[in-house]
This record gives sequence, C-alpha cells and structure tokens, in this order.
Amino acid sequence: MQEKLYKLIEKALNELGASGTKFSVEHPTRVEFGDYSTNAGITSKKSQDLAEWLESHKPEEVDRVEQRAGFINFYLSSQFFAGNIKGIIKRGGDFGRNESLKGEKVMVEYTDANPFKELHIGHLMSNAIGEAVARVTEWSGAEVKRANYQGDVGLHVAKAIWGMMKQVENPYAAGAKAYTEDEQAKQEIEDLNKKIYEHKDLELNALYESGKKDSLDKFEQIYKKLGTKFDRYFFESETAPIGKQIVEDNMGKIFDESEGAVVFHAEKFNPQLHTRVFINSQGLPTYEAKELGLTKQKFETEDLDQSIVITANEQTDYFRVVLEAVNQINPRWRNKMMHLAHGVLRLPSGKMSSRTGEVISAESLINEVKGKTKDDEAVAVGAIKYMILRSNVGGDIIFDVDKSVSTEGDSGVYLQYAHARANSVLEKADKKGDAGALQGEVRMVERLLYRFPEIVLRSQREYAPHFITTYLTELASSFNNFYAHEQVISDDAESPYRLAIVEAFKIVMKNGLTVLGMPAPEKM
RNA sequence: GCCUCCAUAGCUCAAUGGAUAGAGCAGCGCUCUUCUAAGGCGUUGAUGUGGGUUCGAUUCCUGCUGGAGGCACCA
Repeated sequence: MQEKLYKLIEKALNELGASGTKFSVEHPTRVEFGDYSTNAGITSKKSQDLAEWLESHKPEEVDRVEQRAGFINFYLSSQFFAGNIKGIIKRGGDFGRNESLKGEKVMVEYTDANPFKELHIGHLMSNAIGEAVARVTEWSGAEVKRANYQGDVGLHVAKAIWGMMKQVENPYAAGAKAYTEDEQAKQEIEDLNKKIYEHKDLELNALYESGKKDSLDKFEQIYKKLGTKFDRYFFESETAPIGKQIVEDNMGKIFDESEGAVVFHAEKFNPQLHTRVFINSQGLPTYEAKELGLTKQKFETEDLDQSIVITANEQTDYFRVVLEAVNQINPRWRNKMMHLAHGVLRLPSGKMSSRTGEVISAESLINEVKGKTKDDEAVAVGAIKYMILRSNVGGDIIFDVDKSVSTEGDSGVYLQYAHARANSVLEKADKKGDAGALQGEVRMVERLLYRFPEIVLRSQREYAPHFITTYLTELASSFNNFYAHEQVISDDAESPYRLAIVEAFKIVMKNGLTVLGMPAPEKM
C-alpha cells in the first residue's frame, strides 16, 4: 500500500510539473492524521494542487484524502482493513515473515557463557537480544546459525578448579576471592592455569572435563527455559591455536613485536583506534588473537553471508580494533561482520560485579521473578525478556523486579495476558469469525494489525527488536480497549467480524511474541 | 590526557528531519450481576545548556555542563 501511494504521488508530481521532488510516505504519528501521510505537499510547495489531484485519483483502498498543515493524509477504507484481517487469518503463523534475506546464511553469536562460571544476568541480556535478533533474521527469510562462544581456558578456569579441589560450595567465587586475597592461593592458581594449558596431568584433565561438562549441562537447562537452541558451540581452547597461527603468519606485515609481545597498531589505519596485544610476552594468544581464530573457524565451517556478534558494550572499542585487524587479514570477512553491543543489566540498587562475587545469577533472577508470577515460568521468562527488549539495544537496563511483573501495562505480562484473553474469547465462541461481515467504524486495533510485517522488516534492518516490543504493546492496548468497549460474542450481524478481529489479533500477538523469543501462553 | 556512547515527565522507556514530543509506573478521580479487572476510561506532568544548518531539529553539526564505557600483555 505504501509503495502504491508512493508511485501515485510520483505520478501526480509529474503531472503537476514538480517531478524529482523528494518526499516520503509513512504512518503519521497520530491516527487522526490518517493511516498514511506524505510530506510531498510541503517539499513540492504544491500542497493544495497535489491534495486535489490525489483526491480525484485515489485508489479504491483510500477512503478520503485530506490536507492538513501542508501534509496530505490518506484514510484507508474499512474494506481495506477487512481484507487485511482476512489475509492475516489466512497466513496464520507465517503472517509477518518477509523474504528480504532469502537465500542468505547468517550466524548470530550471543550469550557467550563461560564454563566453570555461573550464567549471570549479563548473559541473560545477551541471550534475550541475540535470540530476538536471530528470530527476526529468520523471519526475514535467512537461514540462521546460532552460535555460542565459550571461554573454556584461562585464569577463570584455574580459579574454579582450585575451588573444586578445595571442595567448597561455590568453586569459582572461592577461587576468585582467594586469588586476590591469598598470595599462596594466587601462586597455586597460576600453576594450575599453566598445567591446564599443558594438558598433561591426567587427574587434572579428568577434573577439568567433568567440571566443564557439568557446567555446560547446567547452561543447557537454562537455554531451554529461555527458548534458545544453539547450532554451534565454539571454544577458546580451539580458537587459540588457530588465532596464534594467523598472527604468526602475518608478523611484520600486520602485526609487530613490541616489548616482548605481539601487537597490532590499529591507529595506523584509523586514528580513533589504539594498539592492542594479540600474543602476550609468554607467547600465549590473548582474547584478540582468539577472536581471529574464531572468525576463521566461522567462515571456514559455514558459507556465511553475514556474521553478527552480540556482546556487552564494554567490548565496543576492543571489537573495533579486532575488526580492523580482520580487515587487514581478509577484507571479505570484515565486510560480512557486524558487532552489536548491548548495555548492562542493573537492578535499581546498582551494578553488580563478577569480581566482588556479588553476581546475580540468571537462574536466581528467573526464580525471583517467577515467585511473583503465580510461579509461572513462561510469564517470568516473558517478563524478563520484555524488560530487556522494550528499549534500544545499546543502552543499560534498569531491571525493577516488581515493574517487570507489573499487572498494569508496559510489561511482558500485559502482552501475554491480552493474547490469553483473545484465546479465551475464541474458545467461548460457538461460531467462526468472518472478515466479510463488517459494518460500522474502523477500530484502532484494525489500523494496527496490518502493520506487523513492516515492523518486523524494520527490526531486522536496524537490528532493533524494540520496535516489535513497542508495537506489540500499542497493539495490545488497542485490543484491550476494543475488548472493554464491545461485546465480541453476541447475536448481532457484526459479531462474526469482531471475532475475526480477535482471531487476527491473537495471530499477530502470538507471532510477535514468538519472533521476540517470548512465550505466548494460551491460558493465564 | 585521548577515543566512543549517552542526556526526553518525579521514575522506567518511545518518537525512520515533520503536525499538538508518545506510553507505562507513581499521584488524583472513575469503572466488574456482562466473553479473563493480570483489564478499561479520565486527569496532572518533559526535550541539560549556548550557537549553527533547515520551510521545519528531540533527531544533523558545534561549544559547554553532567554521566557511562574503553585506552598493551584479563575476557
């Protein structure tokens, strides 16, 4: 429809001798200003003539054309909305999908949990955003590979194993604490770290393997709760040697020796960037080199058109440097890579730090929210995801537990409840909906329903799931208003049409929640 | 010191260069003998500050103030 109007306006401008004028066609911010609006009248300075031309050449879907403050507004006909209701019901679970990325293969890396440590609320953030991005990408027709890159070597592992050997309650926390407070423990942990790398101590290897497995199994249970199923797991123990090799192959060309370490002088390529160490003075690859190894692994195991990495924004500058290094090594990889940074999840009381041991685990947050939702896990997961996905990806989230389960608007609960309520009405009805039975005024909910596919598309293009969240909240509000003011099931002639609206709403809400990775319970 | 990002109502968030800056919470006042009141209706309240570009700026550029993150051998 938008495109149709665009072409019509282009034609009008041609005939009015104003061809080439720039203009846009969009949904106005307020419904009083119509379903579509154009600024072509302002940009062409022919508002009056253009409005008159459009009024006399309007397509059948347009009920009326009005000029207001220079803008030309299009009000669509009730038949247009009825047609869309019918179309939504026909497409059902597929309504909202598009094919803009058809034939492409996209890898989305997110969550990036570290074995031996607990999954904390930061991982929850990455997971919620990553899963939503993955789904939005799928809904745009791409084949998506979900990837999880995990740090299974390094000092944190040694700390955890040190704790395991002491058989304490929380091995990682105990190890981390001892490392900073106890000089002897620190030495023991560093020795352990070296031994883990060497992989020669059989007893230690067994401890390592069992600890890793337990940890990964536990992660899997949480991923299941959150609705994530990864296709690929990458480990730092694998990427490290590959990355080290890449750096060594490019010594003198891209990487240089400096103070005993191997560094990349990124500022030579971009003054905003800085030098970073890729291989430390002990000859061990750092996180930076490992990232190069990971990149190679990704592109060599899958024929990717795009690789999206989702991390916290504390890694933004680090990533810019690494991406520049990738660009020097293989620009074709670089051009397909995208780093999406999210903020930090905080509680109103302040930030948590994993170093001080005050981490809030993902599980404990889920359980706390669950405790406030009649013990309903679907509602709890939805509540948490909503809080994360309601605002722009880059910013921090202030997570207020009570607000997240708020029964009054702007929450996951609100969306799920509207969905369950629509389902309940449909179950009560003894007849089927019929979008052909319309009469009367067009409702707000009808004006919003058909917009869902374009919202999904925009979310994909801008890597911004929050557009969907915002839209669904508005949609749920319009549905609740409709529900509160009109008796859906009754004997009058329009009842089948109202039922069709409810059915279409249920489809869109369910698809919307699904594409965000939120559960959509049938009953609450 | 340098780099990046951010600043919207008392609070938490929206607003592809457009119209009277939208929601929710909190506050105040209504609303269940009717399909799920975890709902609905009404009401009070905001673009940090100085310039600039533009027919039009919350949006773009820039000065200032305030905040967050990062800046060599952690990840």
